[in-house]
Amino acid sequence: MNACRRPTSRGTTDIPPALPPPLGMADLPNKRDAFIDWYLAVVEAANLSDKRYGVKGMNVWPPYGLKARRNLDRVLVREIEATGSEAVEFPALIAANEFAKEKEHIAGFDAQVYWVTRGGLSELDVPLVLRPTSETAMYPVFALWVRSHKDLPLNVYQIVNTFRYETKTTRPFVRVREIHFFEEHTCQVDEPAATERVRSNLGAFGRMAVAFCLPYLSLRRPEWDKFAGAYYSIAFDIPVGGSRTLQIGSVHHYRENFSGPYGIEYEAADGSRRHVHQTTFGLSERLLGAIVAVHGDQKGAVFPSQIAPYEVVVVPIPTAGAEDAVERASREVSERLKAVGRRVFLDGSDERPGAKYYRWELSGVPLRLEIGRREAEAATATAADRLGRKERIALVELEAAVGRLLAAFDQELTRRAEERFREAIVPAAALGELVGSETARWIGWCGVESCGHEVEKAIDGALLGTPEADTVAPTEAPKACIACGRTDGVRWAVAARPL
RNA sequence: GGGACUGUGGGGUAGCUUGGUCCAUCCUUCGGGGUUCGGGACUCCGAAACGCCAGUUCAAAUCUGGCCAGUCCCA
Repeated sequence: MNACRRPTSRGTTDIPPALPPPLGMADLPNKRDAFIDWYLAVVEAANLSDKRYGVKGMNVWPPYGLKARRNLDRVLVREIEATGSEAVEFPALIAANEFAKEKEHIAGFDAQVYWVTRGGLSELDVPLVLRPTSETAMYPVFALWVRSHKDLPLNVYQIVNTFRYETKTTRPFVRVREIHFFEEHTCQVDEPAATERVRSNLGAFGRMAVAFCLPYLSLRRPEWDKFAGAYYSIAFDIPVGGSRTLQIGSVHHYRENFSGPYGIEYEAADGSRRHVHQTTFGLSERLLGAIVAVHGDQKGAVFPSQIAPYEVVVVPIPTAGAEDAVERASREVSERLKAVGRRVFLDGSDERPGAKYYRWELSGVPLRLEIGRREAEAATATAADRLGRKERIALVELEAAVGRLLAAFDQELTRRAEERFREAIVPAAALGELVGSETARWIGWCGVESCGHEVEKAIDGALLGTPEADTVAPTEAPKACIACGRTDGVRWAVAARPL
């Protein structure tokens, strides 16, 4: 692989100033039988991440992968700002004494933080923590920003890198030590307002997931698995093959757990002083990993149109005698689509058309427009989408047709993902069914911790939690707790093996 | 955190047990030329590697130690 390779220009064909992914001739490992090998091969062959940096868990973002990440970020920013959140940026280093103020929080992160203990040649008087998340960086400042109820709600987010000293095997996007992190932090007047913010976040994530074409579970984590310092945690999980699931985001209600230690309080309208109730909403490049894992197939990556580095690739087929006409038509198509804001790549490289098809399929481009002599003469283009559907479109309605085809592509991508999603979580009625389960499981659970641990032992994984309103559980009510057999107060819960 | 294993051109590999026949094999990739171009072209020429640092030895890809990176299992 050579991340810096450019296609050679041919004739007068205009090559967009962008880097294409590399050729990949070798067949990918089988997605079902060797998922991890398949995932790593796709990430590498499609040029999404370069893991050869040499520091564990820290990977390089090459041009193609970075385009995907920025498209992802654009969706996050668009949706969170639509709910009234503003962007901020806080420093990456946190003074040790600030970091230590909330006991549960520091206990939860102690084993995962990088320390900065030296500046130049001298030891620091106050050691610094490289942020594993930014509560402890932001909250001392929030205490300064929030003085009156008129300062509330405070809804801010940042997209920054955070650092966690992962000890397990690291994987591109999914488990890294330098995390590309989206984190919203809010301060609310009281508990109901904070709960309302949590709901708003769930809605925002739902709209983000539409752009990713990703069905997901929204689950309230059990007490023993909530975020360090949280009052409660809701996390988003997706099935990723077998009984495996991947957490792709989370929303937390902190109550006054942080505003107490950090002194974030305000004067209410009645003159009393009160602590704010806080919430957070966290997402990361794991979403990119999830998109690759869920939508990818045996030919490579498949990107939803809003995330795809290029929505459209134009492939000229320069038959002898028609080179000029083909080139002119290809360029016209490319330029017209760019003029209406489409992300287009005109592949004028010297490879044969078939080789280009394979390469761009590997790279996950949603729509390919083929233009050869037949198309050039009839003022048409042959459109082939990444899901294997083909049709001829007339250039007079090019822009509209491309819009229509991309929308249809996203719709079909979502439909296929939802189909697999439904089959990926199967109800179970007895603990024995969890042992060696081939899928994630819906189970009845009475809510008692010891029963939860029995479930976790049986499936050799975790009890992910109980569904929130935006997650559809099986229609019939659960009959009994799968562990103790109690029938009252039983709820559906999901048991799986987190990746 | 404990244990096991692995590291050869950009990617994947052969060679390692039994040190020399290896200025390191094959596929792919990359650069240049020509003929091509409707699903991974052919051909000619060229480029590119023993993770790092020590040690053993006349001689190290091969043996030893440390480090770094990666993989798997267990907590």
